[in-house]
Amino acid sequence: MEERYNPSAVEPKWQEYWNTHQLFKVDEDPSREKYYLLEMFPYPSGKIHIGHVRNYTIGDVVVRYKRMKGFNVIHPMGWDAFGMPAENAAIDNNTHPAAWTYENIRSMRTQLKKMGFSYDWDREIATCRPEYYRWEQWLFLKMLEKGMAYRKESYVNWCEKCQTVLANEQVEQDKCWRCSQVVEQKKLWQWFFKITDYAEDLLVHCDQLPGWPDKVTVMQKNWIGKSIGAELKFKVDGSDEVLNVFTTRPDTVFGATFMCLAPEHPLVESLSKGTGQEAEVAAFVEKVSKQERSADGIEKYDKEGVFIGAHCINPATGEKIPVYTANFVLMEYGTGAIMSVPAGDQRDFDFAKKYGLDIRVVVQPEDGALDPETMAEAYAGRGTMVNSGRFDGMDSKDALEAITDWLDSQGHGKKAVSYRLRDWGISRQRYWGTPIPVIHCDSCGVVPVPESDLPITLPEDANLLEQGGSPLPTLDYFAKATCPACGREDAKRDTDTMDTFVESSWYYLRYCSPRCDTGMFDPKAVEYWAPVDQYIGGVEHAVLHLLYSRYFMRVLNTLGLIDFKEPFTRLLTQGMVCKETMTCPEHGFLFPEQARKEGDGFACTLCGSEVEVGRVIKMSKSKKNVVDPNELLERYGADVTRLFCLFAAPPERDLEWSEDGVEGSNRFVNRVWRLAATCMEKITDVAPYAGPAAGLKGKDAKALYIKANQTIQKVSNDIDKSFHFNTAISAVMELVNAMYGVDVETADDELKSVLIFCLENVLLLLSPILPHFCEELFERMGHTGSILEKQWPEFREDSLTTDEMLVVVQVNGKLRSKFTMGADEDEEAIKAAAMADEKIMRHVQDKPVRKIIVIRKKQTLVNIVV
RNA sequence: GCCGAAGUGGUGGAAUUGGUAGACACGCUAGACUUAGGAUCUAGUGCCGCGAGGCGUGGAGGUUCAAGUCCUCUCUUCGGUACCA
Repeated sequence: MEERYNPSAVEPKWQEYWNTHQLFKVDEDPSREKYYLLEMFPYPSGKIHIGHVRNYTIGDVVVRYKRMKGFNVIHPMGWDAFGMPAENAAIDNNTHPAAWTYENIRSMRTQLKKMGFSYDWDREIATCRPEYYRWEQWLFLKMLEKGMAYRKESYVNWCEKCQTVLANEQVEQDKCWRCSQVVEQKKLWQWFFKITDYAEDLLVHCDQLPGWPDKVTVMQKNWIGKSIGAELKFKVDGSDEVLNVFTTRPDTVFGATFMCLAPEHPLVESLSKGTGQEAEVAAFVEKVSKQERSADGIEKYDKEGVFIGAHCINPATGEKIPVYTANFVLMEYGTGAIMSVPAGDQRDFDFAKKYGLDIRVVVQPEDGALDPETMAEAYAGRGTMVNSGRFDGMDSKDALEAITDWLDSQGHGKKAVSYRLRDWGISRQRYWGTPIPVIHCDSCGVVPVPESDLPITLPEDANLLEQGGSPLPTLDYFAKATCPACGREDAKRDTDTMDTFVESSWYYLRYCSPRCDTGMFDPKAVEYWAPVDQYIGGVEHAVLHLLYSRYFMRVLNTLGLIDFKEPFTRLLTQGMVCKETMTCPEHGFLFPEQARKEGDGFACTLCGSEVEVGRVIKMSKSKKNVVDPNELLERYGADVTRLFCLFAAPPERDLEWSEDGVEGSNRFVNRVWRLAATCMEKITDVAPYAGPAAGLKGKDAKALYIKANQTIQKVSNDIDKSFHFNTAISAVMELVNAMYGVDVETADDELKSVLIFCLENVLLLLSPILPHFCEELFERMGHTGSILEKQWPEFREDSLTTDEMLVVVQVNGKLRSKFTMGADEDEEAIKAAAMADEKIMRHVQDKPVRKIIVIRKKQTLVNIVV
């Protein structure tokens, strides 16, 4: 037998074997229990990187384990193929997004195959294919029909110089990334999905996802952000108009001394008309329209506003209060208007100080009295009501309800719920995406494309505009259309495409019947396979992708297409693989291989400039801090690479990439190889031992046998329950180390039969992690067929413990001594033995013993308190 | 800013429900075998101390017979923040 494991011979051999025997191909089989494991599909950015390898290795191990446990496992792979990087690459490399994408898919598929991942490649999909996105267009039409999709005006980042819309990622410090022009906000008509209709349902079911990490459901709950309060009506003074405000603190309504409207609020213009404030208001609205209008964006600007010249009536006090428009009020939240209580809200307080507005304290904290003249900041806590008419003296907590009820009885408002979640804007002014299937007609307005005209195919030969703009509006053969309703020939096709999150919100259903051409999926296939039993992917998707997917399943459920609502039963959020960025002053971000070591730092291989080493952040193609696994693959093979990725850290943990330690994985693999070689050479005609540990006479044989059973238990648990492959691997390493402790030359037949038992189990336990390697050794040991078709090993309940126990003795909580004794000794005997221990006697001396605590768990612990 | 995580030797990490801190590796040191070593094997390796012993899980307090683990405060780093995917 060769001295070392030779991956370049063994790995292709088994990949070929799996392929020709179609071992990963699956079909519906109602007689077997199904298991759907899915890793988040990759964006075809060019090459797979170590982060992908980590993600897919984790999934592959579980898949192979579940298969050996007898499940009918579906494990598909595909490509999230639409998106912005293809457009950028097309501009940079003078190619076409489609050509670039398909080429990337080809090379990444080859890499994945070399890793030995057990995908059913017959189910592969790419979201940029018309066969896929036609069903997305179909669903869009259904949603439009049901009112789940609608159009409204909304802001985008706009570069005037490039005449193009910019993604947030393309805005660097408020400037365009291509030309450094200051980015503006531009209002466009865009399509939205009404995800807010499902806010409550999405929220409630967060608590019914036991297979999800709490951190993810917590983030989703906070994202949805339900708040309970009241919607109050403020009459405009001298007008029939009413301003509705949502507040979570109706108890403070007596302290509302002014009101603020979002600059986009429809009443801002009309109320200011003819008041003398008109021009100032218009100028302010214009100014704010250039600012970023999002919850995050508004933090960047000083809080400011202008009086709009109108007053409204505080429904609680009957007083006239001034109405302002302010840049920190967003139209998207609540009603776009807020009642301002400067004594109770810091932003209102700052605003009141700035513009000299009244501050009235309505909630007094228990300790000391607030005085509007002297208070330095708002008090948002609870307390006793003051200056609140009949509610004075009441606890603010009780007043919240009482004041709401009172205002309700007067017709001034009612209890209300508000969510932070906003509707999902899906229009993108981009080329490389799914065309939105509607036509705009001057006579008929927005007209849906007839179903029979689907798919609306994206022209794949269009050239990107130099500044990154979409060519679709310029292509007459695409953009010009005949109105399906009235036949007018000068209608225009919608030239926006959909957000790529739309594709990734339902692809896992498509895998169930990837070639289905009668619908999004074959209902029978989805009934058998869906939902996904185990989903695995980066924690960075905790909110958006996972929430959109949950929303989409609710939409399909409402449309009667599926009978479930939650797409992913169990979720594993994998930590990110991180690496420092490298930036060259000439060439921007550099790939690691474009920087060479020079002195203490790095130099650019393109121009020799000194490279700035940046922070350690998640690997991403746009930052170029990605590690190509090819070098590892060539040097060590797929199995060692897989082992190393798993052994480096538990899956949920972030990992700063370093190849230190890969030698250790390689060493271990060869250690097992040599161990197998020795056993095969020296042990012949001995069957593996299969009885209870008690049936073994030799002490070494018994100890090794127990160790093996413990290892089977630990590895099974680690894979199945916690996905802690790093500890599963170290457990096998321990067993292998113990096997190395046996001298095969002098071993008797009993010990040899235990050794063979150990070896076979080591290979079975490692086979999900090192599939090629274990197949090869298993075959050499004389087994036929694939190890994949073998049963996962079971441990013997009666062979897990030895008859000796370790006793650990502490004095005042500090470890002082340890010894072993018979496992069945009683507590008194343990105490006596501890007190009789020489080291313990030295520490106790003649101090009085107050207490002796004996704990019998994993090990036995005695704590003597003196 | 807001939401969510993470922090343990020189390094990656281990440690059910509070119960031997540092498993398993990497690296390093010494030795063996070898023409050679980026092969293999053996031994050692948290820090301070000659030693008895003391100190140690980002920092500061606290609860407990006992705290990496629980509580309070705090620092740093990472992820998300709705048009990167």
